[in-house]
Amino acid sequence: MVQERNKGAEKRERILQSAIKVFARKGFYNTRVSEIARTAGVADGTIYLYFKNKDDILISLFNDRIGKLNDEMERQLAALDSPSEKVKRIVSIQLGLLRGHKDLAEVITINLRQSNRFLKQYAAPGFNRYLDIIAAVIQEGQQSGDFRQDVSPRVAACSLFGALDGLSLTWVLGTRDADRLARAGQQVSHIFIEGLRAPETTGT
Amino acid sequence: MVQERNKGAEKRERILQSAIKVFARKGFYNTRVSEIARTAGVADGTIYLYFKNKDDILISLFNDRIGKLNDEMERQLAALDSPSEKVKRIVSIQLGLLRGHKDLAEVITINLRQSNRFLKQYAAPGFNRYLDIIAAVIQEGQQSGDFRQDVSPRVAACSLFGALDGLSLTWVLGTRDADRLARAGQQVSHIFIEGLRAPETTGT
DNA sequence: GCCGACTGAATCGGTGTTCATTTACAGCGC
DNA sequence: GCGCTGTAAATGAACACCGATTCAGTCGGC
Repeated sequence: MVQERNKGAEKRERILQSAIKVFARKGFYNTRVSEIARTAGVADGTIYLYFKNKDDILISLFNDRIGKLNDEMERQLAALDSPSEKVKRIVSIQLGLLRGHKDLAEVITINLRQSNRFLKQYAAPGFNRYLDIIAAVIQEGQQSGDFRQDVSPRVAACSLFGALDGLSLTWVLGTRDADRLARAGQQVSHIFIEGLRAPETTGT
Repeated sequence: MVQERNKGAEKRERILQSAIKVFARKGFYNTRVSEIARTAGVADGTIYLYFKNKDDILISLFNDRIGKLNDEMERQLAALDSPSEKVKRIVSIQLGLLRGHKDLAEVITINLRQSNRFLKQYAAPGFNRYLDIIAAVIQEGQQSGDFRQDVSPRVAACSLFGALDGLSLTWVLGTRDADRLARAGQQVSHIFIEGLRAPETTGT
């Protein structure tokens, strides 16, 4: 019974893993269900015991993984104090995805944007939570006096996310040199931390 | 003869316009060629007199429009002197796309990323030129002493592009309030200009 | 009446999904 | 142990649909 449930979960996971791998290489619409099945070592029909349809694979994939990423992000940020350190950590986690989970990062960076409707309907909640986590860090920095107040935390969050996404995109399309990516991360952290820093209240 | 060529170009343009409109609403893969044809007021077959196939529509679309955007960007930047002003202009042009060419901006922001292969093969040249233009501005700022030297112009360019892309994405998915977008633009300019500013060489 | 542009219904290949059948296996009586 | 059996999981060939593309025919200007 319990073992069966485990086995079921394990198979579902194997299908998701395979989907990530194939989507990353071919893109969602150029991937056939039969190829995911083959990669996962199951029959075509088996996919439909675990997912409602092909769309559901992408949606489950995203929700599952972005949820874990958000949890991990919150956990790590909670252990840090300074807003600047937190910004650095956000940068390293988002770019770190490309190291540790290259295929997943590619799917999120490239293939997730399929259509307006898809994004709005399915990806928005997880994406918004991600942005909220970043925005909370910015706001915290503003309250502590580290960051300037005349920037909307939400705008800063979208920008930071976007900047990292842009770097990921060009990295995926280009050299894929890990060191280079790490250096880029430091520079982006720098730009944002300096760009957000509250002006020194000299005199008056 | 000439008129025919004009008429031909005009029809091609009408098809592109229609494609932009429909792609923006439904996404590339959920758009059927017959719908582009209907929107353009031509027969299905006519599309194939002007484009090799459906992919070719998206590719032509992107190359044509990104080319014009790059040209316009270069033209406007050439008329400005200070690197900070140039950064502000880059921001306002990229976000301005959403005002003036909402559908096009949506297609570029959301639907262009279809697959790794597609991006690498067809979109990369135009995209790289865009990044090069931004990177040149950063580099110029570094040479004039306005911007710090320890940030790679390319990294800064990817980040700035990405930040604006991220804002566009959330704006498209969310409120779509023009004023809010304009304010966001000012804030991003601010973050990047301050974040890139060379430290004052106090003393020593 | 010739030529090129245009039309749009028919074609045809491809693929997501289904479902009749098979397999795996746990429980059970002997 | 050992067959028996009921059930759930898995299979994969067949189906049904769909939409990109084609092309034989029409149109319109010269």
